Amino acid sequence: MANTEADSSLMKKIVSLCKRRGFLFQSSEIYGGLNGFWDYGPLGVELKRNIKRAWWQDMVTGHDDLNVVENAPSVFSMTGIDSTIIMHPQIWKCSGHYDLFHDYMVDCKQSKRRYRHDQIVGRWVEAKGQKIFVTTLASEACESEIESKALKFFKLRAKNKEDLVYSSEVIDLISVEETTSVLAPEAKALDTLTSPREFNLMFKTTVGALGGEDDVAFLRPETAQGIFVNFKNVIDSTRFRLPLGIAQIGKSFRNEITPRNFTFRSREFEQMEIEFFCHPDDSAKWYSYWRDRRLSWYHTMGISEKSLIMREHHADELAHYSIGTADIEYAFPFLPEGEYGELEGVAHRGDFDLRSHMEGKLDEKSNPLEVQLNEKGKPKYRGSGKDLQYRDDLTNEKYTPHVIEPSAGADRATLAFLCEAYYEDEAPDENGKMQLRTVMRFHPRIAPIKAAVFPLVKKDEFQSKTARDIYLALKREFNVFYDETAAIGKRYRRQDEAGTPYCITVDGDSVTDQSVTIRERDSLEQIRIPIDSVVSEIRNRILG
RNA sequence: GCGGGUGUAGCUCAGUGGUAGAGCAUCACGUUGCCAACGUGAUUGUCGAGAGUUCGAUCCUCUUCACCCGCUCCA
Repeated sequence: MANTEADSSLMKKIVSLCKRRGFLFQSSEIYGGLNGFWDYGPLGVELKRNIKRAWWQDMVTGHDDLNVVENAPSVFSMTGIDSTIIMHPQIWKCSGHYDLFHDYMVDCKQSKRRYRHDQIVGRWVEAKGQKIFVTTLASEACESEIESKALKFFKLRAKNKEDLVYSSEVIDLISVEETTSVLAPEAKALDTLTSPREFNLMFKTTVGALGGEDDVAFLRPETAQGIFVNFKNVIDSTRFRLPLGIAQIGKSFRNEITPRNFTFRSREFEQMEIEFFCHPDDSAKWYSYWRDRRLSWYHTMGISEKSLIMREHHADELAHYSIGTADIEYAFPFLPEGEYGELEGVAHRGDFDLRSHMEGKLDEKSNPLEVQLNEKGKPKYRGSGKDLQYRDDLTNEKYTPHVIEPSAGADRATLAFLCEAYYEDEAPDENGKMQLRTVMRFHPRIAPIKAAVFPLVKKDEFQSKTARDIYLALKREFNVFYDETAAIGKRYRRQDEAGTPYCITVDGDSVTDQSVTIRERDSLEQIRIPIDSVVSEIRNRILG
C-alpha cells in the first residue's frame, strides 16, 4: 500500500516544526550532517528527559512494592542500575550479539538483492558441457529449487532433467572459491555476486591507548546485558527477593544498514529496559502482566488507543525457550496506512541469558538448551563460570530465574509522542476570523514547558512585576517560560507550538482582585484563579 | 547497497552564467490590549561540501555528504 500524500506531508510538518522550534536537529549539521545521528534541542531535551523520568518514576521509584498492584500475579520489587556502554567483549559473544552482528553479506549486481553469505547454498551441476554452481537460499526445498533453476539456466525441459549431472551435494556458498561459475539465487547470468563483505553491526572501539586487535571492544548494542551481568551484584548487595525487576536507561549503538525515518532508526539511541527476574513456574503470568502493563503505560501518557497496537509474535517466530514476545507498535505517520513501527518489545527470555553468562553461550536452536560447541567439541564462547542462580531464602529453593524483558526505545517513544501531539485546529483571531493553529498536545507530565507567564501589558509595572514573581515562584518546581513581547494572542500561539499546557496572564484587573487568568492549551478555556494559588493549581493539574 | 527526487535566510519556497529575493519568523519603536492585529524600520545567506569548465558558477560538468520516496536489510 502506498504512503498517502497526507501522511507524508504530515511527517514533513512534524520534522519541520522539530527543527524550527528546537526539538530535534540533525547531528553535526554544520558539517553536512551524519547519517543516523540526531541531536535534541532545548525543547527536545526537556521532552525526552520528561519521558525518561516518567518511565523511571512509574516503573522503578514509584512502584508499590508493599501491595499486589493491579493485575500483578504477586507483590514484586523494582530497582535500577546504570552500567557502562563498553563492557567485556566476552559479554557480546555469550549474548549472541557477536555472531548475529557479524554477518558477511553479498550483493547481487544483477538482481540488486543482498544476501547473508552463510544463507546461500548450492550444488555443482553440469550440462551442455558447462559446469556451474547453482545457488538458492537455504531451506528444506532448496534441492528442488536448485534443479528448476538449473533447468532454466540450461534451457532444458523438466523431462530432460537427467541431462543435469550433479557433482556435489548441497553445500554452502562459503566453501566455493570459483565465483565466476556461481549463479546467484535470483540472477540469470553467472558471476553477479560481490565478494563477501563484513557487516559490523556493533560499533568497534579499542580499549587502551596502544590497543591492537586484542584490545577490541564494542559499544553496547543493548543495555540489557549490563543488567544480566550485574544480576548477582544486585541480589548480593541488597535484600531484594524475587520477583525483582532491574531497570536501566542508557545509550546503545547499532550500525544500522539503512538509518531511516527521522530518529526512528538511529545508530545511536537510548533504551529504557527492564529485566524482570522471576520463578520459572510463574514466568508466563509475568509475561502477560508486563505486556499489558507496558501497553497501558503509553495510553496513560497520552497515546490514543487507535494508534497503538500490540503485535504478538507467532509461535514460529519465537525461540522455543520463549513463551512469547510482543511488540508494542505505533502508527507513525511516515509508515503506510495500517502499518506500525516498534516502540517496545516485551520478550519472555526464559533462562537463556543468565545461563549463557554462567555456562557459555547456549545454542538457541537446542532443546533443551545446551552450550553451543565449536568444531573441537569445546564451548564456542566460554561463560563467566560464576553461579548466577538465585536461592530463595524462604523456601531454600535454588534455581535460575526466568526473565521477562520489556525493552523500550526512548527516542522512538519521544518520536511517537511528538507525532501523537502534533495537531492543527482553528482558533478565532481578534476579528473572529478562524485561523490555523498548530498545537503540540503533550500530556502535561511530558510537556517541555509546563506553564508560561505573561503580563497582558508590558509597560504596566504591576502586571510586569506580578508576572515575574509568579514566574520565579513556579521556576522552583517546574520548567516555565516568561514572555512579555508581542501581542497576547501571538504569545499563546508560540506556547501552543511548544506544547505548553498552561498560560498564566496577569491583566489590569489583577491589581484589584489579586487574580490571574489561566488558559488551557487544548480547550482554550480560561478561568481566573487567585495569584497565591497559582503554584498549587499548576502542580495539581500536572500531577493530575 | 541499488534506483528516483531534493538541498537557496531560522521556516516554507521563488530565481538567474554577471556574487540573490518573497512570505512567515526574529528584533526595535509607535499604537492596541485575552487568542498569529496594524504601521515604520532593522537583522539574517560559505545558494549542502569539494573539484572542474569559464573572464566570471548558486546556475553547466564530475565527485561527495545529507534528507525524502521505493527496493534491500532489520539482531
